[in-house]
Amino acid sequence: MLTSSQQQLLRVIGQSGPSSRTVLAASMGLSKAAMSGIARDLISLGVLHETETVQGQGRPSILLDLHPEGAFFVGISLLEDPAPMVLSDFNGNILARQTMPLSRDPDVIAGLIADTLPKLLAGRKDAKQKLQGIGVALSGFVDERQANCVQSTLLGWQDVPLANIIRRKCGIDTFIENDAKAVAVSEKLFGSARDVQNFSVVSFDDGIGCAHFIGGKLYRGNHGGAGEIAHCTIEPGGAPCRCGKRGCLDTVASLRAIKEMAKAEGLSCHSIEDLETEAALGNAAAVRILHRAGNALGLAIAHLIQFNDPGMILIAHVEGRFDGLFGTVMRQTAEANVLPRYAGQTPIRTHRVDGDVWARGAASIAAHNFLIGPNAN
Amino acid sequence: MLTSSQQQLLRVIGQSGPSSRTVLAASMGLSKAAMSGIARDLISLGVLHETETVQGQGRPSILLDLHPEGAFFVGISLLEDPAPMVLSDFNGNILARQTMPLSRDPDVIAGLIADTLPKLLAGRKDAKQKLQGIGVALSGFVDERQANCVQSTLLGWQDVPLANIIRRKCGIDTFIENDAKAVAVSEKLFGSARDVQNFSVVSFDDGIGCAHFIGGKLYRGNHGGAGEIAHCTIEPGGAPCRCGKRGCLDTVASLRAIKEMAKAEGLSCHSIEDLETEAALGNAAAVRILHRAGNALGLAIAHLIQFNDPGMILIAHVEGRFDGLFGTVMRQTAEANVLPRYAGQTPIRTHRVDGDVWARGAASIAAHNFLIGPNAN
DNA sequence: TTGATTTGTTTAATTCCTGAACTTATGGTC
DNA sequence: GACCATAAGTTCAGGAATTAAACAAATCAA
Repeated sequence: MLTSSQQQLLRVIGQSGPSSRTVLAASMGLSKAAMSGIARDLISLGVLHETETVQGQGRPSILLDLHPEGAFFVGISLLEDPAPMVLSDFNGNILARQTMPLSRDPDVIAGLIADTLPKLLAGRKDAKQKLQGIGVALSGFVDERQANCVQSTLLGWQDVPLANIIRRKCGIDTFIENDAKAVAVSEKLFGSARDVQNFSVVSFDDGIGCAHFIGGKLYRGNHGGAGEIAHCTIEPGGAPCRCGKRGCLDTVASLRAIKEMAKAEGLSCHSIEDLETEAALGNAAAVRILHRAGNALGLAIAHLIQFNDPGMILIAHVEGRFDGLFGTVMRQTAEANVLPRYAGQTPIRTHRVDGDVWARGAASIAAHNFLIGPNAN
Repeated sequence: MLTSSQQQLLRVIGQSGPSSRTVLAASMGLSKAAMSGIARDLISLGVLHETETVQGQGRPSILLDLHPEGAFFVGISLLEDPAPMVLSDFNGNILARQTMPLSRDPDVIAGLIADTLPKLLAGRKDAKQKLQGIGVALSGFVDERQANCVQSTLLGWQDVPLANIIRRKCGIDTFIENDAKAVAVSEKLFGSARDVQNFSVVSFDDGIGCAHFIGGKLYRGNHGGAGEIAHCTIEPGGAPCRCGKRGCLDTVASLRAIKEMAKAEGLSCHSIEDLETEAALGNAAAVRILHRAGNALGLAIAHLIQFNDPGMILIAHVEGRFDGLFGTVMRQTAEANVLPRYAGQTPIRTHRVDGDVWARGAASIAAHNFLIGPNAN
């Protein structure tokens, strides 16, 4: 376990990139002397290392950066079958991959992780000792200690203390998190939101997820439900949703909804790319579907901006494109529905992510707990 | 200036009410020894005092509480003319009132405050020495240091360093804040949100304001615009708004909008109370207006809950009632448009506030900076 | 070569906090 | 009423984190 100053230092370096001791001391409000000691400790722990020296006037400064090989983390996604399991370093680089069968039994999951772990670490003799944590991403609600799954429809769980079960079985610190929140953490630690204090990540997939970072910290809400924009009413009186109400964003703008609408219109599109092509060729039904979906997502994002004034909106999508009609309408609607004073002030970035998102997100939860400390403080 | 441990102690007492040293030590994660010293210092500063003793098994415990007379704060509202100016204690009790003419010239305002201050403090010889800060509430955007007014349409300001101007003139620490955010802070320090970490306050008046507390701290957003729900699009393609877009919540559900709609319908109602009475008597136009307004506000609140999952929504209103059609529709719409799993999980409280809200809110900004420290940290 | 300049380290002093022993004030029990 | 159990709060020595100030190191500029 690191001291709070050590964690603060790692956090600052993670946000601002490689910096000299003097700069770090200033930005943390500490003396050079204190900085010197903290840096020395972290370097001897193998977590930090000196990189290049920068020449200026006076003695050159030595930049300190996270040592990529300083700590390893394991991430497991319980969103897919088979469940991917990755080994990640400090920078979110994936060093090894394995898969394991998906189970709904927590004890079986813990057993499978314990069995697969040696394979994942194979060939790295320092890995086991430098493995600092396991992270698990799942669909559902997780408590603020990132230990218990309060409820998961997909896994059929209710108050399952998954983290402790895995911890006991594997002997390694374990944290679990909701899928969308894990992606947000990974964007904060490894991605393009490193230096942004307030932002929201929208994960666009079969369903729509969202998570907020506020004040540099993941905000989970009072019941762990912050960011559940999928079920905000975007078309009052609209189509019924699986959740029981009507007109949810999820019924109009999710990848699943778009595909279903295309199918219902008799279009033979299997992907949003096909639908965009059809729309570009003038197919009225395709245009209508994409327009409606883009409009809905844009309005939801406008509300997000208007309500929370984030520094950035990041849309992470595995499938789909945002450079066609759908994305254009989404952006236009978002801009048109925020205070004109704010229009264009909040960057909306889209980010096509690879199939490792969920597992990498899971690993980032473990990294977050090591670097920044437990989310609840 | 207090140490961070002292501030933490004041914060905890403010949230949990009078507590014994042992309880406080436990809830702050400190040893009894440390607590003893911190409490001793704050008592000798006159900020804390011992209240009743509680008998249990063993030695009775002595409850510590904020000493109401331990510190005074001045609050000024620049929302009304004449501008009210109040003297407040630690508990938000108003000890004295004055008014001063409203001006749009920052230097004139500072001069007026300096002139009125002695009258406000008259008859309290310890007040001047125990006066710990001045807070100013205004309509507009304020920077995160609560020092500069970035923009105010009402006052015609752009980047006005009001806090420093007043500080120089009066020699007392000064902080400024947006009106709705000031009300939220006052509910956190003095009101019913004391022990809630995450909540949103909606101020319902001629306009609609809103502010969020997240993680026990005021969240101002990246441009100071967090909580601006008045201009979220609630009726796409609806009536044009002063802000330049259409269908804003403000055009349908604000007190001003309701009155204007009533006037446009030829109703002779001068207050929402009259309108409620008309509606109860079966006046179709009155019913329609209240229904539409309640529906709009309810939907906005549903979005607030769905997006941010706060522990409480607090509606602070000077005029109006929430026990009639308007309030009922608002609550029903809010409940009907959140995930059924969450329906009823987020208390929506309404709170009729007196005419001192804004000035008291302003004073709470000063108190907040004394008790909890600057908002930016 | 010398001085200016800035980085980073060392050292002693200081602040804040902890653990352990202690004092204080009560209730309960014989 | 004497005595013990119990819990609150205090005192005090020691330890960890931090600072200020002096110092050493590494470069540039004249």
